[in-house]
Amino acid sequence: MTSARPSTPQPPSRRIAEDLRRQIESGERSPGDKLPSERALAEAYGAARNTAREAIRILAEQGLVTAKHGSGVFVREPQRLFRFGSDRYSLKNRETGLTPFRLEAKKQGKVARIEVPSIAREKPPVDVAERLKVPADEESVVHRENHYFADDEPVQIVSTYLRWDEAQGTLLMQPKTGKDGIYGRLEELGHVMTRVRDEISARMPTPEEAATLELLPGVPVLEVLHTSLDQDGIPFEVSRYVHRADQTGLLYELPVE
Amino acid sequence: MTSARPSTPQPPSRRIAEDLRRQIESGERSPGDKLPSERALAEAYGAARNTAREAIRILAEQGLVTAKHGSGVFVREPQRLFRFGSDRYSLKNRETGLTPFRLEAKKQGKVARIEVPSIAREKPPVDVAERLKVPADEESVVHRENHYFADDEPVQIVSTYLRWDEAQGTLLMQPKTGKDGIYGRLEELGHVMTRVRDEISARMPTPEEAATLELLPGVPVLEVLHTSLDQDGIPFEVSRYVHRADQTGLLYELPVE
DNA sequence: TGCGCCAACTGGCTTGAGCCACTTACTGGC
DNA sequence: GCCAGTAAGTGGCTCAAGCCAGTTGGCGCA
Repeated sequence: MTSARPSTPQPPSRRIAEDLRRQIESGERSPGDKLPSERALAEAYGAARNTAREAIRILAEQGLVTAKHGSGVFVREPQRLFRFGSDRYSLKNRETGLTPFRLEAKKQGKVARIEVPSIAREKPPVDVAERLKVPADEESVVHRENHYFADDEPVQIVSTYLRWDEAQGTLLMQPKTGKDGIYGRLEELGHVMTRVRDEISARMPTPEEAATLELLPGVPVLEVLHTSLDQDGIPFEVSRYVHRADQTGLLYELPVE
Repeated sequence: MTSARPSTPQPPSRRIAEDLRRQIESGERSPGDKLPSERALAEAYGAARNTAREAIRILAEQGLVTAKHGSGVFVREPQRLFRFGSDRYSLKNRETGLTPFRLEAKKQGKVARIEVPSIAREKPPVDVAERLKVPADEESVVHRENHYFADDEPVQIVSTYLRWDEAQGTLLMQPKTGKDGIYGRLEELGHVMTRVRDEISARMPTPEEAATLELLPGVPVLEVLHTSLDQDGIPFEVSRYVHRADQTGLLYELPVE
């Protein structure tokens, strides 16, 4: 793809970045290793400190290194992925009495914690309104926001939207929703989850998301817009999952139809 | 989430970036609009050009703007997502005679083009070897690399791995694999696709991927590690899809088991 | 009219200097 | 033996200046 001879001479900052990248990928520098300081790098390459700094910025953007203020720049540890599977909706998980998140946390020997910062009646975002088939210009939904932590590290932000007319006055408006969680209550309302639709995309986080998830520069987020359909094909719940991509993966296992 | 009063005074570069971000999100600056030049921004905020430049870098990293050398900095257009569905493996799509990619391209009125840069016997990467259940230290697989384009814009890179002992001497070693593609040939070898496992993650692209996909800074990639299982639960094909996340989404629709 | 050149403007990248905030390790006093 | 204070080293961020390279549009020549 690139030309036979590297005809275009790379600018110094990129050359330094590529040197370091090669060293990291070849294992010459291992995860956790400290890189030379910006000042040392600059001197070694006969460049200005800003140029060395720019090289490190490039690597950080690629997710290869992390700078720790006052301490140094370190090769990033490969993260064990927390997997969220298509079976998170599975009925058989009900039997464990654990929510899918707690189950996955337990599998990895971590302590799960879930915060519910807000539950409120709201106007839905347009993409949610479309999928839940409610008007976008009225306060037609209940919005439940949840933050999930594993060993006190934030892992995902989940916004769940339910029809206001159904949720009104029920446990769905409370932080504790009772046995089997919201899906238990929704079943009592006549909605048995039969099919799900997950729309997946990836993007860079907003500043708010970066703060909430304590994301380092160069870490994207995975966004899943989830729709639950009941036995009649009626959408009764829409959720937006925002996962940190450095610690999270998704797993879908499905039959070919 | 943030403190009541913004006690920590943001550095100038961030302040400029946040100003611009707010203007973009409020619609004050629309997609396609040109931002003030670095020099103009610097003067307007009483800062050095480098500082204005840093602000723009921050926005670019968030995927909000794109710089065009010699021309200006522009608010990025929201991209229509090219959706790859779980039905890409579906048998019913066979009837159209089109591959899933060509089908999706046609839906969006774009011209699909597929390149096959290489087909070679290789040692598999460890993650592929694990899933295909072949040794990682031998040349046990055939690696087919494909590049997909829509209207000549690169959209995804796909690496397909097949067992060498099965593919050897068949059409699977050729660029043109005949009717119904590789899955047609694999069926003749006794593998009917019955279940699929897709492992999804997101990350920043490597420099090579950024070059091949013509990615702008601040655009992550979606990686799908796909495994096909046959009627006996035997994995017979593993593919790694690398999608550009600014134009691509994934759609999984599945029954709850 | 049409085309080619060129000036002005844009971002890309570097330099070298300086100040600040945070971390770490050592050192001296209690 | 402990602990507080400090000095040295680190990244975070800015400044002011300069050169380069790509783009654009207008001006003037043929």
